Amino acid sequence: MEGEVPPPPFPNTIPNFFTPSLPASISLHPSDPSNSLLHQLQPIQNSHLDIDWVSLLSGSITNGDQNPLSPSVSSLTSRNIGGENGGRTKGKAGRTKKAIPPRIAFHTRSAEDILDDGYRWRKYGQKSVKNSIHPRSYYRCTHHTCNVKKQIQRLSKDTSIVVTTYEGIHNHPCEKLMETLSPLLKQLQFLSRF
DNA sequence: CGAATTTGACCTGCGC
DNA sequence: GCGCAGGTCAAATTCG
Repeated sequence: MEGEVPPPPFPNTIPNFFTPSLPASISLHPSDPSNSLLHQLQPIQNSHLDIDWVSLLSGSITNGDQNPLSPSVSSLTSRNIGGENGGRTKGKAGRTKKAIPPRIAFHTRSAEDILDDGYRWRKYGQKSVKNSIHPRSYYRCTHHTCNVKKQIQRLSKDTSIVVTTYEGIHNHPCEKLMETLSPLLKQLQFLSRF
């Protein structure tokens, strides 16, 4: 359906275009070849994150490593998480292996499944996954030129924890951020004339 | 009435 | 090759 989008780079530290509320950059774990999302998330599962969004917004954090407020983050390169061809693309050509887009997963202790990250998302699917009583929800960024997806799932072991997995990088500014900033920018522009 | 969500069908990749 | 699991599509339905 969607055309070939050049895969974004996959550096060790990626800029945080995903959520304006997260640290400026997020350190990634090395790729894990194992398959299951939940399996991959095991290493960070016990970190019991209570994300303090206000603190994150105001603080300047360069790495997710040691900051107690920063969410645990892991890159995911599973065969089955995402996978641009997962759907019913019937094209038989293009069997070449696709580059795996950067994926970030983090745990959030929240009663809400959907965390407001400033972007607008449209749900395009929901699946029950093995070994989990909670279904996994699939969302796509509603911005027409943006190809970013995210998955949301609750941990079966600790239902208060929501696992959010982002895939891809937003190629547009955060709408809510712009909403908030635009009056300020206008004011600045006005003042700068003097 | 348009946008968003729901949900069953379909497709792909991997393990056995 | 087959079956399973995960991911996506798209028609139907719901919502604002």
